[in-house]
Amino acid sequence: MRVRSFADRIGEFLSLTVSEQNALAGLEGRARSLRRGAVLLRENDRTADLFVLSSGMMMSYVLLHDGSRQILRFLFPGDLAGAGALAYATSPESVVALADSVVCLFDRAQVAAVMARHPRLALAMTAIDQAERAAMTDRLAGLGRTSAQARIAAVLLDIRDRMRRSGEEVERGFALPLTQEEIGDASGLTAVHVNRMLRQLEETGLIARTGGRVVLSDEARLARTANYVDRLSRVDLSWLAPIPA
Amino acid sequence: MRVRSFADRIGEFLSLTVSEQNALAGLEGRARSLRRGAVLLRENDRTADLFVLSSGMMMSYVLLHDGSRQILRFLFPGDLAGAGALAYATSPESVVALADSVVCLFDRAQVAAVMARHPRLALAMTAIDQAERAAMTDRLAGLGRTSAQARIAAVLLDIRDRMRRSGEEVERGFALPLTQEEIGDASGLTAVHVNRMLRQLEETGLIARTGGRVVLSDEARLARTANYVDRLSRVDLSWLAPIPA
DNA sequence: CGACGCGTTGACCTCGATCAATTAGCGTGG
DNA sequence: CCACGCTAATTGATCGAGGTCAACGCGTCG
Repeated sequence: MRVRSFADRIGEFLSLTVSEQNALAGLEGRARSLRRGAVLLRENDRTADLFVLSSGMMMSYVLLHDGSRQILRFLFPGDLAGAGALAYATSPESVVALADSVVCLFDRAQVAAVMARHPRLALAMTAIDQAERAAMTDRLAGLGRTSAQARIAAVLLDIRDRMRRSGEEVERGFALPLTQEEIGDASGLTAVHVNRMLRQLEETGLIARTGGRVVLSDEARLARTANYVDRLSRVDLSWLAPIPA
Repeated sequence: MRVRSFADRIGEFLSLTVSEQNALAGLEGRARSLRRGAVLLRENDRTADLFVLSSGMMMSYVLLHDGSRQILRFLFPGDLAGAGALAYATSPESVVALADSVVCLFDRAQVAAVMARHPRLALAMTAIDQAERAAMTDRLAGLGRTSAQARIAAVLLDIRDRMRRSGEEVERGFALPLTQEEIGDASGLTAVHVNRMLRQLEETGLIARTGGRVVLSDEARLARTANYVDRLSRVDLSWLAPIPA
């Protein structure tokens, strides 16, 4: 099982000083295990904690008044979540485990202390946040302006890239850890229509499926139809590099 | 015309020390005026600047391959934008003026310096960012899961609240500074359908229109149909308060 | 005056939702 | 090993929200 710390994640974008590494390591206390399906955080729960997913897979979502669900984000090892606690007393979103998972919790005051002592880390966190923001705007544009096929393609590419980033071997396909209903709730579609679109992607030769596994057969075309960009991989913090003490 | 500095905005959430006020004031150099319709930033432009809108109104958006546009955010005095520069060498979105506007530009290195010297300001910025993120997730849920009526209602409420926050008098209605096409591009609808939905909201008594002015006649019902929450007004930084030096 | 942008309205069509079975997979208990 | 029950995937038939296309009114500006 893949395990990634927050330091690993930030280290992808910035080479860390020893002191910075220690500061991040200091955050990694209070681990908590969750079974598949377990709820870590419920919308409107009072909370003062942020957390990093160390292993497994989770998702965050909101529920609307009519009971429908919008999945906001899938979480993979190394991802930070619950950052809403920095601005709100109660959580703006729910978070549940999609697979057996382990998270590391830390109080927002700890985060604040680390940010105060290590400005570069604060900036790196901000930058990663900006990347997530950009990914979210892509999703916004997807929901507002693209076809069902394109949205499904985008979900597949996103999952694949995040799995790869978290260390999975995905080149020869991967086991989609989502039900079609979940794919639908992420892309604003019905489970039934998700099914049809997957079939269509398959018939067009863009993907192949066997059992629960998916292979992205024609990645280029898939990315084009989905308007897809891997935002995390484009982060460029080189302008920050000169600062290390 | 309403003018707001970045210090004014942060001051809404946190009472600032003199030193913090000075630091923020130091950022406010390099003003730039823009005529209605002027483009401040184009997607993929190389940029290293962030900016605060001091007066006027702007919007940010992305264009898809087929030429359609998704409006991401409307900007009002006091709003920070261009934060993508903290993570990317080129802008992930375009920004144009919807009304004659004035912006204050500052290089990301200046921002980094202020954040390093004033950790509380860094946290306040992060918190405001989280509020914007929450607002964006609301929009995501809106586009993915709500009806055309609800989306239009959400746009109206959002604009109204942001105008009010920036100091406009909106209690007895306000002049909608958007074309129906723009409302459509923000809500993932066609200009034609926006027109129909506005009429429908009018006929149902939720809003009233005279000339370009809009009155939100039945705010409660409007907010309920739109699933609307004013995210900025719920920000709670009281946990940060104890820290000031 | 004419061109243009925006709002408005009608006719028609399509994509994706909804409703309704049916099938496949899988863990459980006998 | 098999029957059962549950969940997810699949497929067909039909419906409707919202898109598309087209026309027209109206105000502004050159």
